[in-house]
Amino acid sequence: MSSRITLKDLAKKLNLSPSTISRALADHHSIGEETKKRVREKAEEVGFTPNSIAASFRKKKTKSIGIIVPRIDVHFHSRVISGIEEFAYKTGYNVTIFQSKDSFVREKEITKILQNRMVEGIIVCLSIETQDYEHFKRFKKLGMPLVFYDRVPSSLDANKIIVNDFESAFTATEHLIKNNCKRIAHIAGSQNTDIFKERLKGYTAALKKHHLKIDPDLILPTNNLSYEEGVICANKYLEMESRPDGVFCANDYTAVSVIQVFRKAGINIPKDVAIVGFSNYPISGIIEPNLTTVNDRAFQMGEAAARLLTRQIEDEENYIGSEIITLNTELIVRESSIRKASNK
Amino acid sequence: MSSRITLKDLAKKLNLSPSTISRALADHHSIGEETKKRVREKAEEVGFTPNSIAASFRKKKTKSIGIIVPRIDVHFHSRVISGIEEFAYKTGYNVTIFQSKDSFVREKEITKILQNRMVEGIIVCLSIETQDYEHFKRFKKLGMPLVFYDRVPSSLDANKIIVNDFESAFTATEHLIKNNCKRIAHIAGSQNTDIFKERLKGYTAALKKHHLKIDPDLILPTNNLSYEEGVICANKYLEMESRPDGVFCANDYTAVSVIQVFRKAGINIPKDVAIVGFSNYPISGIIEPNLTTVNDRAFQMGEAAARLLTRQIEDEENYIGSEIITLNTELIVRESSIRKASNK
DNA sequence: CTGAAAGCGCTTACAG
DNA sequence: CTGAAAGCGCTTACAG
Repeated sequence: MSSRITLKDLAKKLNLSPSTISRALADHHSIGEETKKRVREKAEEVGFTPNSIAASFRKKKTKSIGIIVPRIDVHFHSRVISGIEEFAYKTGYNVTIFQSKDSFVREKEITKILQNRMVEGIIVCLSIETQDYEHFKRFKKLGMPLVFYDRVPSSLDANKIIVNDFESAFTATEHLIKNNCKRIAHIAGSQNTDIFKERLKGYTAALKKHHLKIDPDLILPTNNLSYEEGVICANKYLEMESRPDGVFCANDYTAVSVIQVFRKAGINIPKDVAIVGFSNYPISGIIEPNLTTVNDRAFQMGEAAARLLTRQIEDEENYIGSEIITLNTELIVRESSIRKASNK
Repeated sequence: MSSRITLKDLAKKLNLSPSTISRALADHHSIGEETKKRVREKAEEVGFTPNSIAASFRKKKTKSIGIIVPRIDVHFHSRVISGIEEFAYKTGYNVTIFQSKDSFVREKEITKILQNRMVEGIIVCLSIETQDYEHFKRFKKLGMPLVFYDRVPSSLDANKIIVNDFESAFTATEHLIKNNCKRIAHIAGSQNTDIFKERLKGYTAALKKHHLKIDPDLILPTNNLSYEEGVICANKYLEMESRPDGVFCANDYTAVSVIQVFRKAGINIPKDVAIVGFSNYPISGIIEPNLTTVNDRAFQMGEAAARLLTRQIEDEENYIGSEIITLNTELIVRESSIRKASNK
């Protein structure tokens, strides 16, 4: 019952050597077609399934990759994971997942577990607490391929998959300008994180290009861009003497808060104030008015990460690179930003 | 570089036998404290990390469990996975994920891969297409523990984690009745799936209990409870001569559609029509009015599945059970269903 | 086209 | 408290 049939057992039953069985099942060219057929049929008949752990051990290849994400149930990450799984599945890799829960300590614990050669490579989105990258440098020394995505280590030479945050923010802001906004506010993410710094920079650059005044009062930083923080920001804007006529939000949750708070205050979106978000969360297509937002290409990010990782795993020279892949986003224009009274 | 230090190498450096090293690192009671200390320090110094594949192979235990879900990026599943990962992490298991993409063929392919003893047990939510369970019966024969959750095989004796859908739907419907609804509609899920059958039954039973007429016209079935299908249902209700004054929706997406379509038609929620959803998706707390819904306990479901699975894996007698665990939900009452003119 | 033999890196029953 | 030895189930270089 619990002791299952082995390749050797199968060999005995067929009066062949284990070598031949192994080769036949691997469809090796040196084995005759009839033999292969006999072996396959017998294997099916007796219900033989190879012990992949033994094979992994012998070949020193587990065909499996690890993922460390802050939280699986954050929609962005689950989409990235889906992209990774899809690519991995097609190329014969398994995917083992760990969540750091945004804890630096737990992230380090996980990297310790992953040093044991269970996986051949790792894809990581850093925990929000992580400022020190020693635990990842060890992988480099060990020759373990590593790819970061989204929240990447700024000071570490490594493979990184990111989105062109600067350009995306620039385009989003310019879109508001083209829709006749003159006083454009920005709800920003944590300025400890590169991607949110870039979004802020893109916003500023667009204003500069179009000779609009940059008003520091209109730039409100948040810790984690939560819905609740969005509500607070929106109320601050409401209380201002000179309110903004456009808001570029660094994610969709805060954009939704702004829409709701403003509407409740009798402000028409987009007529009085135009809103643009970032991420293309499902809610952006449901909220009324529908939210103009930046498609963050999460699934493609996962695919790109998996592609880069497996390429490095399979690279003959065992070369551990530090490639940076920047994905282009697209602005999805919906109702929340279209102002009929457009200039030009 | 790529050939890493082994336990044997470490033994040589310390003039000890591999057996002793192995025991020392496993904190075996028969090894002296000084020896343990020496071994641990040397291991740290030379950067030895055990080859866990070799250990897995030797011990015939991989300490890893597999998950097959329709799609990782469906919020319900990502929350279940999060619960599984959390429990597994605490108990020293790894989690390997596969998505069936709701394809029967792909689900079968995945079960083939998982027969190779990579994982010690499997947690499954069936693909929507799956009607035949042969591929899972094989695991039973092989003595591989299996736990189903949410979409479970009705005709198969197996471990199952479900939610008390009947009672949840009953409570939700009764809540509408208590809020003075007399004509309560139901947007139902696919009647090929047990959980949606149960929700429909719970709805019907509540109406019966309170002597309300069951009007088949008010029960609208859908294929996958999508937002779009919800819009279609909502419009059908609008066109009726005698509109419903309450709607119990089998999930939150359709509930949100109804809210939006009705409001656009000038119907006040909850005054004219009260709405209840199912699942407690994030959007239920954001949509206006906030949606009353059933908390589906996804995270707890994942934890329960992982707990049951690991118990079976570690069960001495290798007993493969068929336990059914039913989790209780709770009704989260928000604005969308509170009618001031409530009868007692 | 097929086989004998070695060995991947651990763990553990057995012996002392 | 420590060690020698066997072996987990495969794969593959070598030989024929």
